[in-house]
Amino acid sequence: MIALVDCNNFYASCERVFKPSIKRLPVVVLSNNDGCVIARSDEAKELGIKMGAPVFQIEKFCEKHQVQVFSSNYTLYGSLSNRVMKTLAGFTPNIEVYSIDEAFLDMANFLGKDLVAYSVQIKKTVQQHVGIPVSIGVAPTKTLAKMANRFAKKTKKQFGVHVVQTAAEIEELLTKTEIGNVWGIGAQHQKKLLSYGVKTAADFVQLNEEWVRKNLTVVGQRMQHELKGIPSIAWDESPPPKKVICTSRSFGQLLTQKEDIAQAVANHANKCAAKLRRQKSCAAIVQVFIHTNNFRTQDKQYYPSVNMQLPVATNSSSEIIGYAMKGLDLIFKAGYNYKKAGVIVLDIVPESQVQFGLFDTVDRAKHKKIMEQYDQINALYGDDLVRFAAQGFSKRWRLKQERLSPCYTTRLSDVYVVKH
DNA sequence: TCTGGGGTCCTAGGACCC
DNA sequence: TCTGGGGTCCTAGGACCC
Repeated sequence: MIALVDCNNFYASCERVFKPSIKRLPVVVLSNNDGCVIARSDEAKELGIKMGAPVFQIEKFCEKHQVQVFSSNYTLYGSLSNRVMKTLAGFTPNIEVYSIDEAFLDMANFLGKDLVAYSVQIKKTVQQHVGIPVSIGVAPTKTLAKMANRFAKKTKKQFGVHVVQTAAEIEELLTKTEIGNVWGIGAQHQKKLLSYGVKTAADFVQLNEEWVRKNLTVVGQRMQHELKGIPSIAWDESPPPKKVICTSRSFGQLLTQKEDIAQAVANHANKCAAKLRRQKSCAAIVQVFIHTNNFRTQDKQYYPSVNMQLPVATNSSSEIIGYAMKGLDLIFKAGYNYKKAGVIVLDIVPESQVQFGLFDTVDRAKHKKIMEQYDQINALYGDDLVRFAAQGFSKRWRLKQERLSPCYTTRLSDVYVVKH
């Protein structure tokens, strides 16, 4: 049996942990640049605020209904996520952290136990230790556990815990789950399946396997097995190193000057290099892209990108920034209103397996030492203390974050002081 | 004025090889 | 009329996830 533990309205719940005064008020969290809604508390959902709603459309409405609006604070969410995962890890030796707010727990060791009672205990412990409410679904496969979790959230029976074990319980879950709510069925597949009269997960299970394979590829076939109770999705306790790493942002305002965009690209390139070093990998291709804003139909549009092939794979910030700058030179054209820039590093290999070049002119040992020092200093004093010249100091490309909450758990000056 | 960001997996189709 | 047949590798694009 597998449990899926999912934090309820995670970002919104995080904002509440250190601000109990908003416990019963509607809360929403915005995307980068305060663009649109990406998380809502139950109260905000009940008010009818939609996921992805653009801020400018709901601003007045929020004011009227006392909706508490926050810019996203990923430092805070990441820190609270770590605490939740640590707490969960105390319950089972086998845990797969699936995303910032979800984890699969292997319950094989607890089959003799009352799984409902055990799940309730997990839920209560997380609430007590971290202050984040979670829902728990337990079932024989990951896909069924996902569905059970949805059920737990929706019905609110048994403190947000739902266990599905017997054939009859599975059948009930399948019948009550609409096809579009099955994990792995998105809008496109939903539309297609509905046109064939497949309305629920139970209908989907009945479909001919060959047909599923032809129309939904092997991914669909795997889903069908999972729904039948046959585990078909691998268990990944330590996530494999990433094959592609991307850092991109929309600018806080439209930009036309190459110098401003170059600073943004340099910062993104630096972030990519740091992510590579964290997973002990190097990349051999640096891709740079810039975008105009396609919502502005009155503007000329331009979406160029370029791949820079490196002679030797690297994770040195200065090298990756250098190639990214050259890439930007190749694609930048004056006369456009740019909205976004990004850097992607690909062709990633483990640090230990880098193929060295015969005519390599870079002092790699030196680069490595510099980057180690750099990472250490920035880990101690914050990400921006030591900087590369190309990163610059322009504020123009920076995110709009007008409603940012404090970093209660990670920045010393933001930690609460308890008076006594 | 204003619409997120970062990933994965799979397949089709082109280039190229013998 | 009719134009080999199999491979492999790579890339772009679609679909999905949170």
